[in-house]
Amino acid sequence: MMSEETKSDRVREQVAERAAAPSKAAQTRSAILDAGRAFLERHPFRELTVGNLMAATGYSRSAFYQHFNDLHGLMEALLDEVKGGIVEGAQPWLSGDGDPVASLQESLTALVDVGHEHGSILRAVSDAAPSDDRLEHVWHSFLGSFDVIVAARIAEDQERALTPEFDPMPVARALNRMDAGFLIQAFGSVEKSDKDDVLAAIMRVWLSTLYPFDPTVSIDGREH
Amino acid sequence: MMSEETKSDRVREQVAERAAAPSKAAQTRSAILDAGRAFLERHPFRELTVGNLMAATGYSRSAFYQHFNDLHGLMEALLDEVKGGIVEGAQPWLSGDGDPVASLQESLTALVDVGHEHGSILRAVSDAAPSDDRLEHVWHSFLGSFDVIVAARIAEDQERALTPEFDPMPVARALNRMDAGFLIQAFGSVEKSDKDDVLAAIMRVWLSTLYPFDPTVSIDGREH
DNA sequence: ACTAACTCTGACATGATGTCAGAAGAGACC
DNA sequence: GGTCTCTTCTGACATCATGTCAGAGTTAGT
Repeated sequence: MMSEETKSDRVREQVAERAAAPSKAAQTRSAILDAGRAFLERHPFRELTVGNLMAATGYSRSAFYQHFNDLHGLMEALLDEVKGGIVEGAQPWLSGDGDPVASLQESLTALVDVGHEHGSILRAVSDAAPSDDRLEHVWHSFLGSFDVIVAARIAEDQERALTPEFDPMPVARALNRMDAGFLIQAFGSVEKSDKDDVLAAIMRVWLSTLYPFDPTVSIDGREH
Repeated sequence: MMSEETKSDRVREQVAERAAAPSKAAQTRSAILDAGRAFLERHPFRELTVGNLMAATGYSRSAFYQHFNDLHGLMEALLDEVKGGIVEGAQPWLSGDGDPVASLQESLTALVDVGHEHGSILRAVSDAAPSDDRLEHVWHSFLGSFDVIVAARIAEDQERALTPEFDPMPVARALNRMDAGFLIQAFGSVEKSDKDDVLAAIMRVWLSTLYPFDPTVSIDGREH
């Protein structure tokens, strides 16, 4: 989960036996992260520059490079903060215990919550990713890891005949891109969509795709 | 559909009464577009630079600016080339005539075909968009226009009780983000996914979401 | 108070961008 | 074929953000 390596990180490792808690470094690092979060709450990533970021912290521009390799390194760190919440929220369904439908609903609710809370970060990361090799790899790996475990989870329910037969991997990919794209579109900018609408839509698609037999899911056709 | 304005465009308008077909301009413009397409077939947008692009054409770097405002302008032009095909391919279902399920299958097939053919362009545009105000607006408007017409189309079939009742707009958004994200992921880089797998997955999600009652769609649960 | 490591800073080199004035080229007209 | 005019291309330039580096300032241990 740790992401970046920084000069001072490497140096500190070399001398690691010594002092264990060099507080000042972590302190300004946090200040930078805070400034980044604040900035991205109101502006798109393309307007973020090392200059204006550090202006907001009171430190010099070059101080930035003691804590991050570049702006994409900063984004990687911000993403790490969010990753955990997403993985955790997805557990109910992914773990495979309990009622599939109910636990999927639970997981999707958690996912939408995280998206709603950290929308600007997710948007910024996905905006920043295409301009950097490394960040792009991190971001795609993150999404890709979900593809694998979602596909596995689908396969389970196919064995139990709860889910129709189909190649799980491409469907998992499709559903995951939907989540990412839709959440970022809905919660990525200043005017966020209504959380319940988003949840309802995502839930409908997942449920009708994976559990079309389930009577809870079904799908009142308004007449007949 | 016309996108960019270029110095020579504006100039040409001012002097428009005069000569009507100055061929040389359009010719080198095409050469640049060709070089761009070729480059993006093999490299990500972030590696595209006015310098290396024009090196491939044999013209000077500054010649580029007679034909496009910047690299994002080039991307806008490349996108315009693809837009038409997508809109056209989507017609069968969007028009609302004929069997909904069959025409949706037709439209999705066409969409996947376009995605497969122009994957690298779509990927490049979506990569380039976040770093430019204008291109981002064009790209999001493009996607957004589909949200509107897809939502309208869904509403129609809800009136005919072919589709379950739900708020069409968010579901349309979700499905469209899925298409965009999944197609770009599948066909955006050098190693493309299998076209049929992609089509099967997209089709399954759309059909189970929109036409869960249809017996054609259903959804063999492999046993019982 | 002294030393050593840690942290920050100003100055610099680099690389891509977009502009501009003028050179080269192409076509029309005599 | 020569000249004129408009079009297209080019080299040189200014700008801007980046990332590096050597050294100044700061902190803490002894």
